[in-house]
Amino acid sequence: MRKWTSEIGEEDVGREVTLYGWVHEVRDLGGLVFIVLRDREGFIQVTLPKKKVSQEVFQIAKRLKRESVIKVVGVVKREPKAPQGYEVIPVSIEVLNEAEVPLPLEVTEKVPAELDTRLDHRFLDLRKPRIQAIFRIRHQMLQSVRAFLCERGFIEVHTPKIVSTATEGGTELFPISYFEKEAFLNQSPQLYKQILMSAGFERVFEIGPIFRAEEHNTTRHLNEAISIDIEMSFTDHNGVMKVLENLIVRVYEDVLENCERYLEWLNLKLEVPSLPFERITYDEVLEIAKRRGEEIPWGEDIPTPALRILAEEIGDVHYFIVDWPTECKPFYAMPYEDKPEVCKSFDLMKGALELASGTQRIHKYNMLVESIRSKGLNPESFEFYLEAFRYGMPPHAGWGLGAERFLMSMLNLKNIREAVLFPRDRHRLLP
RNA sequence: GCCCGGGUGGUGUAGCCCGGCCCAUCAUGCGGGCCUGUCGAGCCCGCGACCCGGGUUCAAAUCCCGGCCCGGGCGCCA
Repeated sequence: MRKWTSEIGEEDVGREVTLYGWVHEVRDLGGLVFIVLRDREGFIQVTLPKKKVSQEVFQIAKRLKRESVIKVVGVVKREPKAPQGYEVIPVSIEVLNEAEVPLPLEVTEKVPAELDTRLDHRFLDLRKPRIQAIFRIRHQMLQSVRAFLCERGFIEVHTPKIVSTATEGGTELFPISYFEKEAFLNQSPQLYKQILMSAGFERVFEIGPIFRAEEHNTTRHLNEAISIDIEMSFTDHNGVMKVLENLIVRVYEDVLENCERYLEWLNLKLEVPSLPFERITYDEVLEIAKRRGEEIPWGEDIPTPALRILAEEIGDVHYFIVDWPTECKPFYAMPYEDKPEVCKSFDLMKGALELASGTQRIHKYNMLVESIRSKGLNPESFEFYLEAFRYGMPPHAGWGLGAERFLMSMLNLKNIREAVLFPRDRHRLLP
C-alpha cells in the first residue's frame, strides 16, 4: 500500500511499504548507496547496502538521475543514523519516468536561482519544499477565510469577470473582444457585490480573480490577483472592519495550528496579531509623516516613502488607516454626515503594505449619482448598477482583501510573485 | 510610464571602474573513476559560458551607441 514519506513511522518497522516520488539526491558511497526520495510531504532515505539488496536493484539505484520519478517497494527499518529515524531497504525500484539532465535549476537549492529563472521553470521550482510550503499555507488561508465567513452567515458568490465598461474608474482595464462588442476584464467585484445587497443576500463574499492593466513594476503588484471580497448589509465601515480583523486573526490561528510543518519548511515563526488592530486616522498619518520631514498635502494619497516611515513608527504590525479624504477614495465611499470632506473608509495595513481597503457605501441613489458626477464619471454608463439603488437598497459596507498580499505579509515574502503559482506581471505571460 | 542598476557554462558567481597578464575565477551540476553510514558526502580526472547588432582600438567580457531581456526604486493600487 502506498504511503507518503511523512507517514512512515514505528508501526511500519519490519513491514513492506510502497513509496512514489522523485529522486531528490543520490549519494553513492561505492558499496553503499543512499537515495533521498521526495514526495509532496517530505523525504525518506532509501538505503542500499550492496550485500543486502539484489544486484539488479543496486545497479538501478546507481544509475538514477536526479528528479526522475520512481516507485520504491521496500522494508522499513528503524535507523538512528537516518535523517528521519527510519530508512527503507528496497526490494524493488522502478523508474517511472527518467528526468533529463542537466536540470534547468537545482531543486536541492545548493545553488540559488534568480526569481526570473525560477518562474521560467516554475514546475521545478515548486518541487522545493520551501516553495511548496507557501502554497500549502495559501490553501489553509483560503480554507479558513471560507470557514470564517460561512460561520458568520456570508454566502459565497461569483460575479462576472467579463464586464462591459468602467467599474470604478481610475485603474486601467484589459480590453477584450466579446463577439461584436468591446468588453473588459473586471478590476473588482465591487459593483456586483453591491447589487447583491439590493438583491437581499445581506452578506456575501467572493474569492476570485481581479485584473489590472497597470504597468506597474514593483514587488507588490500583479496584473492578475485573487481578491477576497465581502459586502454586508445593515452595518457600517466599523462593522466590516471588525469582521476583517477577526478574519485575519482566525487565519493566523488556523495556519499556526494546521501548518506547523510548512512553517518549519519556511523556517518561520508566526505570531497571532492581537485584537483590536490599532486605528490611525488619515490626519494622524499626515502628522507623523510631517514630523519625519515628509509633507503630504491634505487630500492626496499617502505615498510609499511615507508609508515606510509609518511602518517604522508603528512597527510591522496590522493597523487601520481610517477617515480618508473623500476625494481620494472611489465614488461609492460614504462621506461623514457632519464632515463630508472625510469618508467612512479604511485601509488595512501591515507595516508599509496595504492589504485591504473598504468603506461604508453610499446607498442613496441621488447621492451616488452626484458622487459619480463629481469624480468626472458618467452616471449613464453605470445605469445597470444605479438601478439597484432605486428600489430598496439597504445601507451596507464591505472590503476587498488581496489574497497574495495577505499571504505575502504573513509569510514575510519579499516579492508578491512568490505567492502565486504562475504570476502575471507587466512582462510575464508564460508559463 | 519615469529614474537607477544589471545581462559571463544548466544554475549562481569572480573579472569590467583602470582594455593586453582571460583560449575567463570559484561553487554547484554533468560525464568517468575510487569509496559500506552518507545526510551541502569526500577524493581524483574531464566537460561546459562573455545577451544581440554596430562602433572605437594594434588589441574588447572590459570603453561607446542602439536593441532585447532582467532586477530595484517611484508613481498608482489590493
